[in-house]
Amino acid sequence: MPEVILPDGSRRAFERPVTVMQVAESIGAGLAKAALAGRIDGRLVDLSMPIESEARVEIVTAKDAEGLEVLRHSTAHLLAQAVKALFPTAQVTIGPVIEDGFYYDFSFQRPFTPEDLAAIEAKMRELAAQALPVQRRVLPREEAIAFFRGLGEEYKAKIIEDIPAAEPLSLYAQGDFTDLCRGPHVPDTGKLKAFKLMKVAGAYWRGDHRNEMLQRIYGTAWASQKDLDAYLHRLEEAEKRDHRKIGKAQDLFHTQEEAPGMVFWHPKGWTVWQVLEQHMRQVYRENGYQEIRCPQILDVSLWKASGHWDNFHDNMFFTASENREYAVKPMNCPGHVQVFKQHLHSYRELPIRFGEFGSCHRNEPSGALHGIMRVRSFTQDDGHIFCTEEQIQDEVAAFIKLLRKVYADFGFTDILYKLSTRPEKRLGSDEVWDKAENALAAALTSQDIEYQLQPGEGAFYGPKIECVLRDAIGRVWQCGTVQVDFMMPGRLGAEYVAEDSSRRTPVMLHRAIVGSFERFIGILLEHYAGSLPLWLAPLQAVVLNITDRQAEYVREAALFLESRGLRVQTDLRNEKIGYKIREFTLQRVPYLLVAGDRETESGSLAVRSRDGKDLGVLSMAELADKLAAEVAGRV
RNA sequence: GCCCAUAUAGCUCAGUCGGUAGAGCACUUCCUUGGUAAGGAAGAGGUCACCGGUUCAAAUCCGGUUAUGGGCUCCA
Repeated sequence: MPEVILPDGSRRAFERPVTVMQVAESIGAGLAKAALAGRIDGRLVDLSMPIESEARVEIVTAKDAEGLEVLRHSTAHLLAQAVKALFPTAQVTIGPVIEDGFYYDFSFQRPFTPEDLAAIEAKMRELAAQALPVQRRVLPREEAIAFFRGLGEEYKAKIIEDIPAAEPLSLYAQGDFTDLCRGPHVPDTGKLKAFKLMKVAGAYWRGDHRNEMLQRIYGTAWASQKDLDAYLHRLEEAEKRDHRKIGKAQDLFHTQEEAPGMVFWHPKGWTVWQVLEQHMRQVYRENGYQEIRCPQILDVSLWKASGHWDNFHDNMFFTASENREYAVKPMNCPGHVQVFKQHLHSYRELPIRFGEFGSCHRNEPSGALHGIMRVRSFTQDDGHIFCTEEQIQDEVAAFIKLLRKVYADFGFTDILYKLSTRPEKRLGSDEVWDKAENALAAALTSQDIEYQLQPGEGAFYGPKIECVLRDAIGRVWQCGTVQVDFMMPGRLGAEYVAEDSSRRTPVMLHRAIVGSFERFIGILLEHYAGSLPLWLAPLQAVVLNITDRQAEYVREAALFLESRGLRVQTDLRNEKIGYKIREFTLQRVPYLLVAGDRETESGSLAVRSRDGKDLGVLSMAELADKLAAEVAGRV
């Protein structure tokens, strides 16, 4: 007879086999009502799953992360049921749970419209209100294939054919709709209340661009209406900090039709860029890098030698002149190798570190472009370290340490690391790969860093570490990277003289911290929602007069602050002070400095911050010191 | 590159049934010289993304192109 052990360690004995639901009922009516699924000995199951012997049992509700997933998965089924009810000729494919929601892909003769979406959502609510029981059954493979073929669901039949023969096939039915699914699911559709369909999009069958384009419907589902509303509110807030909006509102940059994927930087945006670049230049200088600069276009022969011509020809820009064909550089490394090759280097000189603010052009597919985050013309803080195999670990460890410091300077402290190891198609011996992967892993471990392993995700020329930062609203951005390259130095003929006077090929480490300036500035704008910290703010303070009487004093004050290294502007327009305050607050200028007759007389300024705080009246010198200290502190 | 949507004044957006274009903000001029998130008045400003078609007539309907947005694929 079953005896269940609950999470608190208590035991309950039953006289005959019970379902998970009955266990929940035995604990309390409230729990039974909230129950969505269960766990038997840690395995997620339906509430209808019988328990026949001793087992650890947990009741899963929407408060449980997995419970929420069950809820979302069941909502995806509800969506499919509604689509089949309204559009019987649509075929179902897959409908997985994703972050914050779910999607379902359909094969249908035409795209779904926003009106369709509204109708489908209404149908879903109708079906949910009916509280249709969701029932699981298991079918033998051939029967399942025949079942879906009989329904005209060719995609489902194909999916089953790809499932390993040993696995049992479970089907879930609700009303007249049946779907192949591993489950588990909620006991009835009445549990599905807080959901919303978000958008329609095209998506390739099995994620392969050579396949048919399916119609994907995205939706979101939550434990309660309150959670759903909070999620929608979060989306609105995220939209407000969109770097494209901020870039326009603060007059930082623009793009236009004649240069798709390329950025026109306006004075204020370029100021941010310059601050960023000067900071990174100092990072180079203080950490053993020599800054260099290489040509923007190079003869195609070099790109054929490097392998880029073969691998990335379609994504490169070319230009020809006087019988010579050039490629606009898509990467900086071949250039750096040329600089390395200008001397015969001794092993004693290694590691040699070159850094460049390298402008690259890549002809990205039109659909990949996104604001200034994904562009065709971008600038990397690109560094290449030429070293021996033995030096990899120390160099990588030093790089990671540096990267963390730089990210902290910009206000990012939550960093994730991913180690990508040898792919199937690769160059170099297993022995060399062992060495390189171990060196990368050891470098991370030496910095007490936990990392995620991505087997097979490395580049064909070597393994890499990807550094991903998390922003203020929890989104993640991959910026930094360090990659081991066994291939390019050899292909381009770089070598050094070893201790035994033999010629050896150095290892090259590719590394970047901010990644691309364009993208990083976009990330900063979104992270800070446009309120860049003082040291990065393009305009750090404005000095405002109240009447014309203070005009001369305002000019003097601005000159004084400028002489102390601050980026300051005056606003002497014939407008009321409230008008000016509003305008520069919306522009997110960190400090608004007001001079009326009182301040003019005492040689001071009334200080207000962009978040509306009154910081009192300070003498000009006090103010300059305060701002200088804040700039130096960076945050 | 693929699917869908969008493109109107410097910006944000209206524009009904096809009948020849509108608001707010910004801008210019004038009045106003004021104490911390929009003072008042007047004025100027548009080849309705581009190319073609249908029509007596196109911002509006149709086709194409380009760009942008949301996805998919890609991201050395």
